[in-house]
Amino acid sequence: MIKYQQIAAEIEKYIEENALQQGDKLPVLEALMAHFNVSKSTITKALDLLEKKGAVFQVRGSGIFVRKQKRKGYMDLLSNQGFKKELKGVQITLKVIELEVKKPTKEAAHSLNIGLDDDVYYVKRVRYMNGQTLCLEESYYNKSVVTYLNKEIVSKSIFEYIQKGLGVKIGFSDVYLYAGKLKQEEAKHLCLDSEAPAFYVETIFHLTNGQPFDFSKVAYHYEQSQFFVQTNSYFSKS
Amino acid sequence: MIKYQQIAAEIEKYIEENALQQGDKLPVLEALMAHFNVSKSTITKALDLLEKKGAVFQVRGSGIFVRKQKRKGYMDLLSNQGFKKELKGVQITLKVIELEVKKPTKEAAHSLNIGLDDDVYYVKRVRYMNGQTLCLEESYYNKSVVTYLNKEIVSKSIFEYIQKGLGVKIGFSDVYLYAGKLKQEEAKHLCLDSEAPAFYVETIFHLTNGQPFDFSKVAYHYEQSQFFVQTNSYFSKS
DNA sequence: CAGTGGTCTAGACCACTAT
DNA sequence: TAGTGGTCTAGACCACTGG
Repeated sequence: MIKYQQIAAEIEKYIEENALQQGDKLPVLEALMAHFNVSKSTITKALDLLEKKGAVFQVRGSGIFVRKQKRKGYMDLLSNQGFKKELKGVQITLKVIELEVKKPTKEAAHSLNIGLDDDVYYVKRVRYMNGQTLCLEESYYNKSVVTYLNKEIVSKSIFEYIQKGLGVKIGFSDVYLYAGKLKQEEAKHLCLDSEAPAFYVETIFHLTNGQPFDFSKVAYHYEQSQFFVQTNSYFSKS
Repeated sequence: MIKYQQIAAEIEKYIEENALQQGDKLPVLEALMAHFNVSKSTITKALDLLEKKGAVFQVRGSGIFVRKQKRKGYMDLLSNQGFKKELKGVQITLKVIELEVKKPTKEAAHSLNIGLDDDVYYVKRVRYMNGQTLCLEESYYNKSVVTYLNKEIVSKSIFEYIQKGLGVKIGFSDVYLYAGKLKQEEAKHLCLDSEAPAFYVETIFHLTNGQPFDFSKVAYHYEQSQFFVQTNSYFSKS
């Protein structure tokens, strides 16, 4: 891991270990430069990363402060690469409903930038949170990128396998969100009535080189789904 | 506007005017440095800003490429500061239902970091998109920050007034998302049945110095609400 | 006005991609 | 291995906050 990421990680650890709260002040830049023995830009880069992640905010002329969202039990929409980030003390389990190589739907083909005749891995799974149904997920993986999947892999974290097992490097993703009424088939898997509200999340995952490789559509149980995002103003420093 | 923001804006304009598509290559760093006559880090800073905004992605060893999400008609969750970003050809109008100074609810007080006896401006509005009901919004503004509001201001963009009229500088915000069933009162305003699905967005807006000044809760008509977010991997460059 | 963060430079060197 | 982006430095100077 490179310097500025290392420093960012250490600052985060420092915040965690000292249980700092929103608004608590961190040491000034000069102190951080001295402590880590690096130049100003490196510290700045580390802090920019933390700011992007929503861990701190910087105020010119004043200082560097800890940022923490107020609510517990919400899933971070942006800590992607795998969908569920461990919430403390929450047990996530998986049931695989379907796994097969097939031709993509029109929507999937379009999202993945492939032809209707190209192969995809289709995976359908239900996720449980502490035994409760949490969501139903359908994913389409471009088979020319994700060359192999089996039932065992798919029972665990697909993304971990893709990255570590296949050496695929994940870049960015486009996320689409909306609410709607559950379809009968979905309702069955989520143990809800048809027509019940659902929180839908569709995501197109891309490699670092921009190629889309995974299109997934997730219907969340409306009573279990709470998300948060931390935003920064793009032009706040102007 | 400072240099790197100016450059970012020009590059964005260039992408727009030449109608570049996802994956199209931009000039290499050296060319950009020469063209804008600035140092490498300044160009890099501009590109990092654009990357954060989801307008480009950079690939080491390869180049700088345009990034564009595929779907039209979705609202960007993160282009905040005012909620509705103009979607092309879409007319957004407003109806003010309530505007008064009062004491905050417990939830609002907690979100705004104030006491139950402090004053807030409470604003309740319905938004229409092309005449269709879009959402019902309730906002609580810390009165010691947003010192004055009236019916006329509230009929237009409150955020524009806050920034330009009051000189308040907006920093970051925490956004909470979930789906649920509409309450009767909400359903009435949205012209939907009670129990219909709703997409809820609650946001705590902060000043640049970290002080929360606006807590707002918005219920979106589920047939009109489609959002997107573009994410970047925090550690993709490692 | 002292303290603190932000911008910008010029240049050395590193790491990844594509051919 | 040539081409291209990423990291890091040392230092000058700028801009905002808060007493």
